[in-house]
Amino acid sequence: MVQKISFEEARERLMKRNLKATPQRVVIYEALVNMNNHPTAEMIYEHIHSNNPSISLATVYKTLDTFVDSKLADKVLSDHGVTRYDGYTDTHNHLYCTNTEELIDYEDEELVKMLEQYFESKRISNFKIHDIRLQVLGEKIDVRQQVELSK
Amino acid sequence: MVQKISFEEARERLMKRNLKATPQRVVIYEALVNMNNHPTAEMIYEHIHSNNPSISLATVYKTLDTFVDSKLADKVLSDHGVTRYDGYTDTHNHLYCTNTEELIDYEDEELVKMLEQYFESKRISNFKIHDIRLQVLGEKIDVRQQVELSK
DNA sequence: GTTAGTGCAAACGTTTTGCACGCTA
DNA sequence: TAGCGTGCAAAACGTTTGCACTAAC
Repeated sequence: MVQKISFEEARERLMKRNLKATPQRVVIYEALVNMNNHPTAEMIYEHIHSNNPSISLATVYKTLDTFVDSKLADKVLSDHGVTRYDGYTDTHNHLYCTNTEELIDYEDEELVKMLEQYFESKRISNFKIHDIRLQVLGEKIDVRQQVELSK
Repeated sequence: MVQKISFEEARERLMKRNLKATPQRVVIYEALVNMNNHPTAEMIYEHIHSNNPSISLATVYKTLDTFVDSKLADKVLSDHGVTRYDGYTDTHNHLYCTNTEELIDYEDEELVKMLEQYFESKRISNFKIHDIRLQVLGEKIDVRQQVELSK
């Protein structure tokens, strides 16, 4: 599960990956993790802008690229032509709500293992697997709708 | 498996979906299906341009949108900021080669069923599933490389 | 001090738009 | 012939770039 992190914790994680802990990076990483909604670069920029008016959007983009290279973040489902980032890099999958464009972490070790085992047993010829990504597309049903449906 | 289609077959499929069978649409649809490499709009435009110089790129985009709406095509993995289209709409998954950017159809009924059953049994609360998409990221290993590796 | 990171503005590539015209059913 | 589809050029959008400046180690 994702936990909110402090400025200090963000700083430490950057240094652990041998990244210079510039204030910009720390702020951007902290935002990415704490927003916890798979934000776009623009969303992160907006989020930090009032407290950090001098951090440019270009820096947000460059920094997110750096994080992806350093395995501090992943790019995730980019339907709609916008790249979204995930600061939670443990192997997991996503539910994507086609109504709200919400991306919901779907953590299920059983599923991850099932897929790994499946492809191990299949031994696809001529293809070396690096990563298995699964997205479940659908729609979030809120409680009121559920009550409505069960009538 | 994907089979090459004729102009006539393309025409018929459009009409079956209640789409006006304009020459542009027929040509674009025929190209999408017969190219069979999950092309971008631009790739389709290039492919048809010499024989159909008057069909504009904007029309290719609009037409592909129409196909997606009418379930004649799917948008698929759009890493790298370019949308790719798939004219083969039967449920299947993809292998994505991170070296060549090739998208390879991975047809495996067993896998599709396994996933369907898995999520049926899980009954994720508050979420109505429309579609389960799986991409396997990795790299194609060509025969020479394989020989190299097995030495 | 050296190297890597930042901010700016301009450029880029992809996709969408508005509108006049053309063609399909 | 009514209404949808098309072509064009321009605009919009997300993202990247080059470069001079700055700051972290």
